[in-house]
Amino acid sequence: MPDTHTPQKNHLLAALSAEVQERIFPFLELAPMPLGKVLYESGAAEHHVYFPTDSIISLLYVMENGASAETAVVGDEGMVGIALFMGGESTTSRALVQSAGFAYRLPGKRFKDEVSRHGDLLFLMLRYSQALITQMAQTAVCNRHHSIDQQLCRWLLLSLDRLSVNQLVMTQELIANMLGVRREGVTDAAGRLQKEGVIEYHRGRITVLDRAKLEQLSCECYAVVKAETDRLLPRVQPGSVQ
Amino acid sequence: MPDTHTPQKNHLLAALSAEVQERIFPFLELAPMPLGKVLYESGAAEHHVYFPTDSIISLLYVMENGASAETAVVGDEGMVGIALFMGGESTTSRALVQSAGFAYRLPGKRFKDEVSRHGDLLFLMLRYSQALITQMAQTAVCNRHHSIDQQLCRWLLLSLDRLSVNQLVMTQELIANMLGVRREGVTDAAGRLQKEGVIEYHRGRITVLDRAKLEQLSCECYAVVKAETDRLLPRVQPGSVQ
DNA sequence: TTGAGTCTGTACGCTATCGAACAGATGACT
DNA sequence: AGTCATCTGTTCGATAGCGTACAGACTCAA
Repeated sequence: MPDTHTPQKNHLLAALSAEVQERIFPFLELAPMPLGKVLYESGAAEHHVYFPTDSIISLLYVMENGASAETAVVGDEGMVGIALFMGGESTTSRALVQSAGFAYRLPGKRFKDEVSRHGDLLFLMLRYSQALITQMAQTAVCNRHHSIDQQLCRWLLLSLDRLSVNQLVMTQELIANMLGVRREGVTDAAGRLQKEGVIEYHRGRITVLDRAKLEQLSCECYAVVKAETDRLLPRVQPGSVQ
Repeated sequence: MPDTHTPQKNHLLAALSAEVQERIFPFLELAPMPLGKVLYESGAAEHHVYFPTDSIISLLYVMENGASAETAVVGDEGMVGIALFMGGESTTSRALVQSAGFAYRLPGKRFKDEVSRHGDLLFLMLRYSQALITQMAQTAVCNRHHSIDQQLCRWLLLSLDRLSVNQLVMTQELIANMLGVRREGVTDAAGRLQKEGVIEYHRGRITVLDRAKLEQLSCECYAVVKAETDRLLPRVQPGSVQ
């Protein structure tokens, strides 16, 4: 229901000053984000930037043999397409819709123009970029040191934070692709969580029943990323960049 | 031998326009980088930025239990301290000297002033940041999918690219800390490489004998990071930002 | 209602890596 | 020359995750 969408649902857009909002908002286009849609392909020039509202976008790297691993996830707290203002125009990642919903998109050229015109906008983008960097670094650490069980908890929490409901539409196969593990590994881990009463799994629908337990079972990586994101991008009064 | 050091040995400093060089270089201080020195600690404010010449700096995350994993490595192609212009002032990583040498350092405040004054400088920093992001993302992928053998090859190549000689001063214990694996795992992998005649290991000194073979045995991750870094930061005529 | 397709659960052997313990080799220092 | 700390090599059992295979359960559409 696009009617209920407003640009302010995206935290970055909401944080912009009235002046920047006035210049940018007229060019925003509300775009549906169906599950599985590919926004960017590795190495391809990015023509738009995307500000998710209720959708979740995965940044993942696809190896030569087709296996993949998620390096970061983007929801209403962020944006997809930082390569545009970073100057690289493309990245080695694929951006994939992980949870269906909507996002506002803006032509890349206009975005770049506005970034170079407004210091505020640039500084906000930079802080967000740092939060994204933290997430990638932590993903690397997590991939090295933590069990699938812990990583599943982390991943569920990251997704949950970007949704307004406690239910995810997501098959175990897809989660496995994100985490870069086998589907069976996810089945095992999810089975254990279900037995503990933390989640309820039902054919592509996960309902989180006990978020506190989930945080407790997760590795430290979730908390580190959350704390750093909150530090770098505190929720501000809509319409100001604080 | 600091006499032979010039700021231009760092590629980023070399790429700056004459104007920016004139403003910045007087404030650069050549600082020794002894093995094991900690430049930044996780969460602590960063007071200087560092431009390595012949030293190599590891960015690594240290977990609550003390185990660690490297997320990126910085040499003469880059700088340490991007959080300063990103606006976060600190990061969740520790910056540690991985290979002794020198670096030019600049007070953080001055760096920030110059970045805000010169668009060129900012754009260069942004492109470098994107290269760093690529490296972190690829580290995450590599940690998930590749064997210790492959990762050791990748790591040796990344180090080699940042040194002017084909010898690294580095114990297996330290490499293990960087890769986030056991020391014995590194011993095994290095033993195999030695048997193949690719490297020669001798009490904290690794000599690379056959770089081509090393590249062949490495996973794709090294090539991906190298290609993207070269794309984002092509070697330019010293003194221009192209 | 029935069948096809999709999703989840389970089993099995295999391998890489871990954790712990220890032995030998080397180089630095006295 | 002898001592000691450090570095490297090796072993052993334990285990997490992989690859493969397949069965049952659910959904949707014909």
